[in-house]
Amino acid sequence: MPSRRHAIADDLRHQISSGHLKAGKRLPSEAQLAAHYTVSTSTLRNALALLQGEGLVEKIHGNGNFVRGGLSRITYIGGAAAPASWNAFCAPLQMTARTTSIEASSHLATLLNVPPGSSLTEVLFITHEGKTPHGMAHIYIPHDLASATSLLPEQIAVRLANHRPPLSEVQERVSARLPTRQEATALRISPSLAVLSLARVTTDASGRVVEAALLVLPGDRADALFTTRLVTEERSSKG
Amino acid sequence: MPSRRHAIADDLRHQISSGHLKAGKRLPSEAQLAAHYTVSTSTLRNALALLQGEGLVEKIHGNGNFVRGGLSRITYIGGAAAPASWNAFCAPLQMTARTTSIEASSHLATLLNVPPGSSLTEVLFITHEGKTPHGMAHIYIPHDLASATSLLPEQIAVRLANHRPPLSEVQERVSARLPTRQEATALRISPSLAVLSLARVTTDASGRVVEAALLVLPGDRADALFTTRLVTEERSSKG
DNA sequence: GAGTGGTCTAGACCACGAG
DNA sequence: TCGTGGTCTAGACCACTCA
Repeated sequence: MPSRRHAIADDLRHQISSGHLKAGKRLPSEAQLAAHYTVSTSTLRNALALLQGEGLVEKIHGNGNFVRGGLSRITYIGGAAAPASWNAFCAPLQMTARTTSIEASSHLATLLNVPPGSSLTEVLFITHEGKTPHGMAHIYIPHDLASATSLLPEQIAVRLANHRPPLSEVQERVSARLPTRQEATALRISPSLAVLSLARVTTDASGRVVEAALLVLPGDRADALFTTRLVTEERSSKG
Repeated sequence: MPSRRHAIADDLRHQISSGHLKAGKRLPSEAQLAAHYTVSTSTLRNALALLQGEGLVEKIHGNGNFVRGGLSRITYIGGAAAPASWNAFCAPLQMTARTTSIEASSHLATLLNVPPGSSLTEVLFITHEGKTPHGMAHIYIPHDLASATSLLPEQIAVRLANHRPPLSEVQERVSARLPTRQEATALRISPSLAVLSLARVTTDASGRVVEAALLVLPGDRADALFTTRLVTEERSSKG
């Protein structure tokens, strides 16, 4: 038994995929659509919510519902490249950054394995493709490893690459959840659209955490790729 | 300006975390809660939807809303252990499995790098903790590498470990999305709760894909962990 | 200011689950 | 059967965007 909203969502989905509704175009207003399908506005909004959850439609308050499309996929590359992996995450994109000094909350203290209240440098990045936000990153670095001046990701990567005890391990924890209200606003996505959340901790040979990064990527167009080469019995140093 | 539903959700969330509402207990009916907060049932339901999205509350149609809790977290271990990594994913859990023979659809053909229409063996697992489903896995193996008889994950792992050209690479693609209606039903989660979706492709030294696995894990209690040891002398110049 | 989406209401009717 | 949640309605009022 397909409910009313699913039937409407299916119809609109077809119109989008068949090209009757083109990417970037504004849909008729919700009132007009509700009249066209002879449903109440609430029902129609529920139908649109399904399409938002799939990332097919973007709502803009006070303006309209727009067909999304043509957005390039974001692929976060995990693993060896990770500490410097601003690769696809911020490759051809604009970016805004903000650097502040904070004290470690208990959560951050655990993550970075430092005493609560330690001085940390926090860097917040938001990367954009055109006007569309593509991702958010909070980076935390022990204060003595970061200058107080503003840090760009390339600078962080260089610092890490030249770190005295060489880096030894990168641990990445990936989870799926709904965005917080702030994240939904910052990424301009619907609160009902899942985000991919990555927590990356980089450790040097002495066991010290030199960087923790919390990344949030919109689920409709982002994924993370991890490639593992399996060593047989022969030690191959090929990269 | 917190909206009404957020205020209600916050209040209920507090009551849950503070122990006034205990795990497994049924909440008052939606009508009673609506009366208590002096809001309409729709608004109250919206508040509950927020908690469902966080995995704090489980709705059961015709029965009530229940506080979830005490569910153990699922950690999928990626990387080297992956091909055999039924570790935590199905470790102390019950499991149901179903094996069928299918022909490769275009999507699967791409994933497995075989001609469309090739014979594949499909294995569907659902793992449970008690009555609660914990994860779904679709595994696809070229038909000539799998016997037609039913396969359990341990058997698959053994087969892969003894594969003639040794395994050389595991590639895992992780994404976050909302579940399909079938997935939501099978995992007994709300359609508004994000799932973690993993596509794992295992390749042997000859470049042949020997296994593809599509895993779906509930976002509220699952995450994936990837640990990468960095080789010292090798310094990747840039991303 | 005109038009858009956002929130909320009060209530009807349907579908499911347990006794 | 009865109480639960699920879907939907018709409409009020608020908040935002853009001309």
